[in-house]
Amino acid sequence: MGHSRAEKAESRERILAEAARQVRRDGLESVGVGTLMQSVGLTHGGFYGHFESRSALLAEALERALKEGEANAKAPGSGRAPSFDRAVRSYLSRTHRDARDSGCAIAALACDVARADAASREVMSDHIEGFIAAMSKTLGGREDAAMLAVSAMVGALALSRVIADPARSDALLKSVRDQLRTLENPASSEASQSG
Amino acid sequence: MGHSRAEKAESRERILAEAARQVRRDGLESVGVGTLMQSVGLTHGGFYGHFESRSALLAEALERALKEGEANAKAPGSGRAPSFDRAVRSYLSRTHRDARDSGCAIAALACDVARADAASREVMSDHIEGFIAAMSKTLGGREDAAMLAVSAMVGALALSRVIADPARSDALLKSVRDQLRTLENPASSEASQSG
DNA sequence: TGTACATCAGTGAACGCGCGTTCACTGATGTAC
DNA sequence: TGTACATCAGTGAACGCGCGTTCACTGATGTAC
Repeated sequence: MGHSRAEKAESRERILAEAARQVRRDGLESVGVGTLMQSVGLTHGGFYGHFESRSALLAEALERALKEGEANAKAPGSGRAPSFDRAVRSYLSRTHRDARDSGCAIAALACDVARADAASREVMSDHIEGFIAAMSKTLGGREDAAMLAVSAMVGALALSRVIADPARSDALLKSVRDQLRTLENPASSEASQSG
Repeated sequence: MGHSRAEKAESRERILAEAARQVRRDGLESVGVGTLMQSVGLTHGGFYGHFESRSALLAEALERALKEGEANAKAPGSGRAPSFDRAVRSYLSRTHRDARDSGCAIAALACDVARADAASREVMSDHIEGFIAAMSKTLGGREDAAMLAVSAMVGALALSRVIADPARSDALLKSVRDQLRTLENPASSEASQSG
């Protein structure tokens, strides 16, 4: 209800943050102007004082969601770039699986963006490449291993969110976690973990 | 325009098949009754002679899409169960990437179904388990290896459909393909392919 | 410091539009005699 | 085989509803004197 300029900036920020959350929770197309504004404590009419259109908001919200998801992936390790092992463990955790609205936007929205316009695809492409590059760094520059790791991480997280049986979902996360870890030391064994 | 009973069954079949395609191409929520009937050569009013409601159709279309995607994965090998190597090669091919509307529905719709109702999640869960079981068989029963393979396949395919640069998209497919192949013979080396 | 005015963040009614759904109707199909 | 009638697949106008967007308005903020 504030009317000052500072409060307007805060409103815009709250709208965008909420949109970035809703986008990851319910999909790109699910965000509606009315409910979005309501969930931020404003009325729908005010929306157009902040954004040119719904689709302009969606473009910004996608970027925001991607950046937030990335920040969350880096934060747990306190330092800027966590180790490979730490990154895998935190990415393929039950916590991450159950926190769709604050987690990795690549895993949450890859299917949607695959069908979206070129601009959205490019925005997400950059983040995918960033993710691969970051993992590659933790693997001594082995980009191929990083591509496999990123694919398996994104895939396993997405699948774990579909699988209805919680025990099986947990099992998938654990299995992929354990096997990816062996990527870090290519010398060590590979065929000796099961269950 | 036919009016016989046999033609009614054909109409229903055409509606469902088209819906299964649209669902994979544009997402679960994108299918509209009007455009769907139009693309099948009928008018929207007739829809309710075939399905109780739009959401009843969507449930059937999801199942159909999952079954078709599975059938397509098995068909290329002519025999019923292709080898691990063949399955990986065909799944992570450019052809598959570019044929969203006839390819694997798990990769096309995992994000959407993760947000859908419990019934949809269970339907897709069964197909994920079936996929894991099939791959496990080709790997001598190593379920862990199958889980990693399926996660990486689904993830890589989904990511390859996002990545805007065709060369990079191809490179991701190839890299994951090559590395997964080493899963088949755990004895053989693992750290010697790049590019 | 206090008053008068302009600005502008947010409100809420109204709009056009597309969508899912309904329903009276049409005319071909299939059946009974 | 031919005629008369019932059935029913498909048509298209109409409906209610929700959504994105617009706009005249309100009242707090910020500014000029």
